[in-house]
Amino acid sequence: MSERVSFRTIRDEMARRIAERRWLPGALIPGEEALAREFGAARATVNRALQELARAGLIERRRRAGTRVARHPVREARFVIPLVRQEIERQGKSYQYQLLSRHETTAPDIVRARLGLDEKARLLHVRSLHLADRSPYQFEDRWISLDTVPAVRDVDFSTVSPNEWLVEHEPFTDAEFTFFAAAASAEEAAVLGLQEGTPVFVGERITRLRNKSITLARLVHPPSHRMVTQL
Amino acid sequence: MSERVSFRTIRDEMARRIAERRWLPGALIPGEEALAREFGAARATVNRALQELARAGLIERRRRAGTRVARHPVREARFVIPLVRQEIERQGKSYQYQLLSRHETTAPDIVRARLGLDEKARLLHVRSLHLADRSPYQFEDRWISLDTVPAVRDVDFSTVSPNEWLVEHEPFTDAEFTFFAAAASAEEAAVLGLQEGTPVFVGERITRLRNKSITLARLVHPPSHRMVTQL
DNA sequence: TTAGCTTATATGTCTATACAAAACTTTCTA
DNA sequence: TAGAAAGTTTTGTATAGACATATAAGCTAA
Repeated sequence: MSERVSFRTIRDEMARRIAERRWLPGALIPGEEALAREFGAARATVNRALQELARAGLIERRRRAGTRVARHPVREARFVIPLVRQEIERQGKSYQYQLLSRHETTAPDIVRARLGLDEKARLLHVRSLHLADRSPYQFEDRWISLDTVPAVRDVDFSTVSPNEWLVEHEPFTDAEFTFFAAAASAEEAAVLGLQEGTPVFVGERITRLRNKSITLARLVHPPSHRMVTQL
Repeated sequence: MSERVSFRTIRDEMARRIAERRWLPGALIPGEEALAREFGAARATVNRALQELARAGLIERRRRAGTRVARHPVREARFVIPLVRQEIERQGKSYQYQLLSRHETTAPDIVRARLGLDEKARLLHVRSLHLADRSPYQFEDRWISLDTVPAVRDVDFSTVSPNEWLVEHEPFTDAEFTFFAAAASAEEAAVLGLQEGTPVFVGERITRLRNKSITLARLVHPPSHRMVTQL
């Protein structure tokens, strides 16, 4: 018969109706069956379009109750978390890496608590620096559990950063990211070439493989750093 | 016949194979047809599972070339961006709002540049404060384009924050978020009850309706603020 | 009045099938 | 032999139909 209709077309048309307030916040929109008839598509196609809008937070759907336009669109921002190297290279800058220190020890209480380890746990503490066009870009201060990742004992991290090595060799199932602003410690300031107390942008990352903690990383950026996303 | 298999089951099983390195990074995994046979499901079901894994960044798919395990899983973190009020209330704290100032003016160059407006453009400048349990939580410094949103001329923002009013009344199609660390300006410090120069966590948000700029907001949080996400 | 049960209904998902589109390979042609 | 054309393979998407599941709403009985 006529042209086939893509779920994208339907999705975008419905998004437009919401944006243009033809479908008002909180209002019930037609059921899948009705929309399918209106757009001349199969219900499965309309369903896919609706699911995408729901995932984007524009609508809320409940079985039997139907679909409504979200009152307060709880929109979500998506940030891509690539390797530091890729992040730098995508900005068209050259990437350099420096290992600052590498020690096997037990961890301070704060680290143990965050990783959920007991007192005797052995950890590898690696401090390193990532540079973009020769200027400090990120100071990586990382603790790696030797119980979970014994293989790191044999890695010297002089040429490959822990970041990169772990992504390449150590699978993980869960990760937790925290971002905040802090004042640069004496050490961080020295490494990044800043004054102590300068505001820095800190990303903290914990990764786990099932219940076992793999690593805790504190990633410190100079105040020029920006984390950006669209929509 | 036998039990029907859910795309979730298939998705999770494949994720496990990747996590356990049974499917190695960079390796080609079986085609949809083969997987469908293996899991005893329809190809469409396997396809859905694979698409989710691709969306999560675990695999990369190309027509004709097949599907491979991502070498450097470019994983993405998803942050929920709710209304400040909801954000505070979800922490079990009480929410208060204070309007600090509201002026109709032309905008400073920096603002005009970011919003892409010409020199004569009229803007509403609204400064307000969001509090959690009576202590300053977020300082909102916002510029709203009067050309795009003439209706705000009639809103006094004494009880409803610009944040909330705009979400409720002004649809948008595009938004851009930027997060960074900065030193508190004298004004920001005063409003948030901090020392000038204290590190603050800043979120900048620009929203547009098709090509027209709606608003630019600078949202300043005290250094205790954390932005967290899982996976 | 209320707690529990039933029913109707909208969304959620699976299947089988078909065709579309991208991208790699091979063959043909100038 | 370069380049275009045709073929092949794999993923992408649409469809009709069926059944699954959550849940709002009505009904029943204590």
